[in-house]
Amino acid sequence: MLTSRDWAEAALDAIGQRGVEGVAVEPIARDLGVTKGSFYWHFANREALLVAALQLWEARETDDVLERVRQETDPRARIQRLITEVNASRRASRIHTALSSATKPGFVRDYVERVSKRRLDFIQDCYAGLGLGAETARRWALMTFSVFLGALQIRRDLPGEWPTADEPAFGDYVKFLMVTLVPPDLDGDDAATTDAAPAGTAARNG
Amino acid sequence: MLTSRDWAEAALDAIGQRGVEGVAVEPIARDLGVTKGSFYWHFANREALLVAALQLWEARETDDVLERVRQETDPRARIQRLITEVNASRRASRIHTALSSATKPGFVRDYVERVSKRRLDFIQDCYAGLGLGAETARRWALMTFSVFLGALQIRRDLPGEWPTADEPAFGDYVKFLMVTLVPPDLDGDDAATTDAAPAGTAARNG
DNA sequence: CCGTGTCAATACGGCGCCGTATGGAACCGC
DNA sequence: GCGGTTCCATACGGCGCCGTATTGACACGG
Repeated sequence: MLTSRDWAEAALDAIGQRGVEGVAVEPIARDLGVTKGSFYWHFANREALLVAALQLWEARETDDVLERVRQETDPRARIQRLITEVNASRRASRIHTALSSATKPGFVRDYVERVSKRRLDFIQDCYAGLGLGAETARRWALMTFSVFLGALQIRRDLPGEWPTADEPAFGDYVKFLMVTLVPPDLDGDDAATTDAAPAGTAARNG
Repeated sequence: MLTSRDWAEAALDAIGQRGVEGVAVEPIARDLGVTKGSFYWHFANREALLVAALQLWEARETDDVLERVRQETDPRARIQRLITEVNASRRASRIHTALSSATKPGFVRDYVERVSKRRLDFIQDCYAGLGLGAETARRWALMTFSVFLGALQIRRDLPGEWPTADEPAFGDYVKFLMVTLVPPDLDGDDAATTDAAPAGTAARNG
């Protein structure tokens, strides 16, 4: 007795392990211990399964994560929370790299592009919360997002180089990322970095 | 009259356009205007074609690039040269992202891992040239390498966000990268960032 | 002319996958 | 019991690809 959600979950696993092209109906059916007959009851075709998997992915790795980060109100703490949240799951890393390198079905690319835009905009908002202007915030957001994406790949290609949340060196790395990925104190006289009227200058915390 | 090099070149194109799994003998043969009969004269099988393509890729995108960057002797100028070199080709970006997300043949993953290690070590040497200790240089190298890898993906997923070498905004971005990806002046009294050259950097294994 | 080497076309068997069609077992209300 | 619904199994045709013959066209030196 499977539900369509079970299939979507299995498809997401398959994406992480074998890539988007590795999402094949019959192998997944074997993994689930059933046959294709079950699949074509729940889904119209393979493409529908991919769409369901993508929706699951966006809900978990974007909606939920951003919601958790948003609960942090202090701008600096929010960025730090973002960095740690995003470096947590190893499974999510594999899925992300697999998705963002998909080529075959056009709608997968569109989907990834839309989600990436959402994430980048959110990071930009985080930096804007520090008092940066839109342009400068966008630059920093691109930097931070790039480091995130690059870290995913490094964790995959060079395991051991980039620490994960369960390793002791992880705290040091987050600190290192914070000092390089967060612009130095804006409250000082070095306010030339803000390219627009700073609505409210964020106070620094500890 | 084709040479095995022509096939390898076409395979590299196929990797950039359709991914590693998209390297299929018969479609490439159609692209080249011949049939499989030609292919199996030059190569034993599909795997041999992939190996040839990977060798071509390493020679062009690692050996040659690192050689050009090495000609820059000044440490800061060398890092800047590295950043600009590496952000030049759009084709190379697509190939890299496709390769670094391959899953199917194990030897492709091994190959990418080895090349990634070469690149990362080179970047670390660049930072060591600034006077940084091994540990600190490794951290900065991981940052810079991550930004490079992330930029590849952003150029692909969010075209227009990250400028390419032919756009006018490219110069500004390189400058921005330089100030954030190069530690502040070490010649000053703030030499605490150097980790004082420990005897062996055995902390990091292979 | 003949033999040999080079490069490519054609034909074939096989495999893994997609999607459809059909059947069947379990459960439901009645 | 009986039709209906739900969920899955089985069987089939088709496609795209791999790899292996086998044959052919075109050079070249003898």
